[in-house]
Amino acid sequence: MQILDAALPVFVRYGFRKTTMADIARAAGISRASLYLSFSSKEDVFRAGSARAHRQTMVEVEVALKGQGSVFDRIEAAVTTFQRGLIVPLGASADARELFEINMALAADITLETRQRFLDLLSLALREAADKGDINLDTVDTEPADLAGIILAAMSGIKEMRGAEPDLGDNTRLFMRLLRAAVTPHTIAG
Amino acid sequence: MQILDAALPVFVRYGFRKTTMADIARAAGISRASLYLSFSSKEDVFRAGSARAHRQTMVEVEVALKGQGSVFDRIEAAVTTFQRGLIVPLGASADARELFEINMALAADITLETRQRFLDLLSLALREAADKGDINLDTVDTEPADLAGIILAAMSGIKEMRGAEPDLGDNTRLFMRLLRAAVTPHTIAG
DNA sequence: AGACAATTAGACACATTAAGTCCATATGTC
DNA sequence: GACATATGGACTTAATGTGTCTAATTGTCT
Repeated sequence: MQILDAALPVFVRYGFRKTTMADIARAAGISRASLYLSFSSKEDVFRAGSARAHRQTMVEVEVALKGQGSVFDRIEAAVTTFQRGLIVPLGASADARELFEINMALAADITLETRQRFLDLLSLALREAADKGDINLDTVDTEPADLAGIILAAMSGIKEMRGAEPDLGDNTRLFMRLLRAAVTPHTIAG
Repeated sequence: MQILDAALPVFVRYGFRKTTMADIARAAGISRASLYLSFSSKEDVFRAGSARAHRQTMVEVEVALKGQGSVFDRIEAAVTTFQRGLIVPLGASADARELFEINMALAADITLETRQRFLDLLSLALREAADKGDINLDTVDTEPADLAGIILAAMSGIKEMRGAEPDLGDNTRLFMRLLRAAVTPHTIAG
């Protein structure tokens, strides 16, 4: 939907409150009257926009997880894709907090569903890798689902760490190296 | 004035219309009531902010013009300083057009005065260089003031050229090379 | 041409928000 | 305790935004 593609940058730029239906219509190149033919309210536009962004990003995430390379490479690619699609755009806004809260107020279901689906996909990838012996979860004595949960939790924490020197990508890559070192099959020396 | 330092980024971010006195007060870390003790209206804040930015930038421009290097180096430094102080910040805003128009509506005098002063400073630098023989204006058969005018005109035109590939800095440097080549003392071969 | 659907400008009633003013009350500072 | 400065909050008025509706416009199809 071209309207949503036009609307999201407007929300990111001005925040939810300062964005008007006139702003969105102008950005989409249509009249305000037409905008109301497609969406019943500003909330409606936002919800649909959020849903679209989540859907779209998850498609890309699945592609990344089915791509080439080791489990680590694929998970890192998936995580990066997820961040690029849903975290970075909001983080770039000065109204990041407002947008996050509005999103939770208007599209919590979509957001939580997406998070769960991402969790499931990561779990699956880890389980398959464990079954094939590519990684060894015994070292950390855990289940794939729990490890996937930790990955998401770390991402979430890293996301909140705005202001510190290293950026999102650096922290994410560092965490991935940790993960890689921890579950790569190996024996304790000695 | 710390209030103006806080206010300008807010105007740049939201544009004039969407910026409220509450936004400015919050950014400045004071109450709305206090803000009205210093400024009588939003227009007043903007005018004062524009004046401050212009004054401040011109001080830096004068420093650049009195610095080290050839006339070209100093003029290029001055032009870059001018752009960094007054052009780039506005250009970074999605509401650049609105801000420019508001500025002309509320602070045209300051803006035009500054432009004139910049013109005078450039003229003076060029005249001194011509007198010392560092540059030769006979080649282009012109007066320092006219040449300074062309420099400003080119800057103005380059500024408007948003969207094209090369950025502000690249175009500015290219123009400076042109200028340098044109008035550096030389004889026609042959 | 004339029927058709899609889009629009514009006006509208209503609700919300911002501007600008005011004051009683803090919060220091001398 | 007097003085200056800053503040939350209330208030009026003006401006702006929302959501709805209609008559007019536009382009398309036949």
